[in-house]
Amino acid sequence: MAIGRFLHDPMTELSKQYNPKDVEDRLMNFWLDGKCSHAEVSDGGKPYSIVIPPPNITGVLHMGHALNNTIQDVLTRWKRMEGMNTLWMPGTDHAGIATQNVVEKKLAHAKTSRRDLGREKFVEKVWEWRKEYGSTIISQLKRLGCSCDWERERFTMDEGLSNAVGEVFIRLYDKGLIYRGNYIINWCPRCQTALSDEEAEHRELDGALYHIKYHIDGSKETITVATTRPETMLGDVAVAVSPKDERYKHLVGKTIILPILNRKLKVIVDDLVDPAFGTGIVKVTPAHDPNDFDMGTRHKLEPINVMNDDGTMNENAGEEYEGMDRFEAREAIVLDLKERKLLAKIDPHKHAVGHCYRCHTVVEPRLSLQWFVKMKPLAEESLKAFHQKKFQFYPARWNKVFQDWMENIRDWCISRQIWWGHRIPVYYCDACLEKAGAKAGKTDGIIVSKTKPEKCPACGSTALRQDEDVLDTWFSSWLWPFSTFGWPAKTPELSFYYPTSALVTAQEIIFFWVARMIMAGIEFMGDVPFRDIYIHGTVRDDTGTKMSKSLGNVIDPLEIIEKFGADALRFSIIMITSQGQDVFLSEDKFEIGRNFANKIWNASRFLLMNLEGVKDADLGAYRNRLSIEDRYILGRLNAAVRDTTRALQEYRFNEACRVIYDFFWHYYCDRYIESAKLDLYGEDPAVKEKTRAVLMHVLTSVLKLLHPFMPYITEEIWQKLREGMGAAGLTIMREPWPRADETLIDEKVVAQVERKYELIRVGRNLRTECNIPPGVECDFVFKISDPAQAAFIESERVSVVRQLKAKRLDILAEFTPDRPMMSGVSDSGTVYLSLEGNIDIEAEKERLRKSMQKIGEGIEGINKKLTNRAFVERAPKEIIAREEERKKELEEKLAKIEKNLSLLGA
RNA sequence: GGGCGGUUAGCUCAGUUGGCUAGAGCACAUGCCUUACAAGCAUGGGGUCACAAGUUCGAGCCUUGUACCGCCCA
Repeated sequence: MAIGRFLHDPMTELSKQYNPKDVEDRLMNFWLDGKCSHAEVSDGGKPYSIVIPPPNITGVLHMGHALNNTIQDVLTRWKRMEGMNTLWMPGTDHAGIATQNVVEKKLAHAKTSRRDLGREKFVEKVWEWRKEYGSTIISQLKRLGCSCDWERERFTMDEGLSNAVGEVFIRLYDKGLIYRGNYIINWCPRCQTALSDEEAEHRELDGALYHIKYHIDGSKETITVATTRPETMLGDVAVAVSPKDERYKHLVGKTIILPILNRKLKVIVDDLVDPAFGTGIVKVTPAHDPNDFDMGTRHKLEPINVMNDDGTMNENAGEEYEGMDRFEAREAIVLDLKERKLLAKIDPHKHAVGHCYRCHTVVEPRLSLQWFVKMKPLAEESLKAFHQKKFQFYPARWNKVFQDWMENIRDWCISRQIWWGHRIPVYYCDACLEKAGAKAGKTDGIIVSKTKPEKCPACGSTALRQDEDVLDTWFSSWLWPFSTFGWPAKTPELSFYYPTSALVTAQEIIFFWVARMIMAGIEFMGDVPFRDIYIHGTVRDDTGTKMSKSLGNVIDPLEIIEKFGADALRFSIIMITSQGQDVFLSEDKFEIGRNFANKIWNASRFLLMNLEGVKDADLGAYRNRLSIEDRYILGRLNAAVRDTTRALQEYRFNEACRVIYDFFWHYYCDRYIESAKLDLYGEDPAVKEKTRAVLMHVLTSVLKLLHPFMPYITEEIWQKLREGMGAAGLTIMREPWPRADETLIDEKVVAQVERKYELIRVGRNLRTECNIPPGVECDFVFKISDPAQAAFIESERVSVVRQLKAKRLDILAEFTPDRPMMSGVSDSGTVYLSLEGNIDIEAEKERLRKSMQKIGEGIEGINKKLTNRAFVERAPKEIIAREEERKKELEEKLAKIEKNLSLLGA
């Protein structure tokens, strides 16, 4: 019989090991060709939408992306199977600075530069680059298995999205929320552009606090100021003290002489000065420090800029230092001061220094004319929505982080001095500017328009020039949840899919992106852009360091896909990431997923070998013929369905994986399949058919539960099963999500079968203790006093015998061994192993004593509780009953072991 | 300086409104190529849940404090 089965078995040609390479590309193409993940408004149903956090076109897939996009795909595939009209919007952003850097590097190789090419040619070059390399990450997302709606892919520099950017700029400008002004911004001397506050990453550095002596004019006396950046002293225009500081009251009204340049400085009094910092006197450099800028404005001081764009000192720094790099200048000035005996001391000092988030150069705070968005009014609306609970962070702790940032929000510097990006839609009329002269108001000579105006509406001049700067990339990303649906046009997509259902992203990007999208959504759409915001952890290496290319500690997801398969990557990374916690990753972790995939493969292979006669995976007709074992596995299955679904609803992805893993491996494979073999190899065709149906029902259910996590292997097997059953092989992607049938969860049956397995475990343990080789059959006696339990085990005799490799099994209500025998107790009875020949009596006694001791400890613990009057009086009844029940069981167990011990002749 | 996480078996981590005899994977030990699977099967050893105090009948879980590690913001 077995032979016949193997002959026309569809799976005999399949390997014993799952090989993802045979499957993944083929299935991705199948999905792509079939547009399986495409959604249309006209499909109807309830909308479920997610917009991808657009990866940047210079990017290659890293583990952070892998985690982020796997989570989104899990949600997408799950909701799609739940029957919702599900859209996952993919796309990329143009990454202004990063992309420009990449192309400039390329140009440098070719011994040319963007300046040589000129703006227009350079931008053309970048478009060429984007055409050639810009979709790398998109194809990598496909390899990962992402079921985005690929027909709808968007790019932040698309015509439509660019139009949205222009529209937004104009609307905000007209509302007075965009302004241009001279303020301290973060300047990256390497990228030669302004950065927003969020783009300046603060890192703690071991610096120094330099104490410098300044002379009081017309006196031998000096005062001492403390600074971390001595080179900026060349731009000092005053010194400041705190109004509360009694020590320096006498300085007010005096003039101070700036060393080296001998500039005359006023002494100002300002609340911003912290008397406890350094000496309590600070230098004031309004062009190079935000606090000093504020003080300068308050006290009407004229700022002096002492640096060039590239971080070298300019002519204001004096002949000696002009042209010198800022850090060289720092050393030179310190040396100079030392020679002049004006350096009081240098203290080591830790302080946070801003670094460019793209190139990690130390950022220079610098006075500069830039465009800003006034954020307060936008933030206030968001906070309103926040308090109305219109959106929710998961895990909830991020709500507070969001709130804090919103409440302390600062204006957003949106202009960048680069060429790649959306050029600021502002035109200047020089004629008008000139006419207005120094009195020019904020709007004089400024025309804001998406396209170049023919002439100045004020004076009719045609000599108009566009602002040279481009907008921050985030100025297009913050519109992503609606610009991708065609805004400002009122498209059907926009009204159907907006607001989106969930946003999945990393914590690093909450301020950059999430918060700004919320503000933009409320401002331009009148509603928040998403309801749920799931924040996942950061992927780190196994020492807890953030993965980065420069550190060389990255694990490349594509290599992992090569080696373990995309499913293994996905499953493993989800499994080891608990909600919102950072992930410590090492390569061996991916074995979890690979091994699990292999297990699924082999269990399915086994089923395919035994498919005969199974038409579908529906239990239907068999429901009234189920064995206890069937009811057990169906109970477990439906509990697993229930728990998986609940975990997904709560964004507890690792929990969902764990539930499926445990169910499939430990209950379905280890227990049910093993016991089902009896039926499959047995003689009763009706039983065979029924068991096959249950096997198939459970497997297909698990495949569906697992599909969001492991799309490839589940699709592959599902199609093979459908084929094997002679059914059409569409795609598992569109199969309905399993629903838990609570009527099939029978806790009593589950507990009963668990007791059976406990007896088997005890029996196997005896075999192991006696070193009985697996091939040797031996005799067991089960002493079970409860008649119902005994009857049940009797009905399961064949199964028990098989799993114990028993030659003979006696199930008795009473039994007293007539000679020394190995024994072990379970909750439902005692297991004796009957051996030919002698057993090691001393060893067996020792073993029993040890287990008695353990049980004794358990009883002691319970006694402590039960003899505690407070416990008995105050604990809930069911808890006390449970403890009493437990105590009884343990005592019975103990008595049994004790008896067995005495039988050995203690 | 402010805020937020983390500290549970040798390693990596679960543990969802306090009721566990604290779990998993890997690693370890022993024995198995048992016709789905050695990427596997069976059995087993291993933990004063960072420390201290408190609340409670009862704390890995709640409160307060301490230590160390990490992140964010000034």
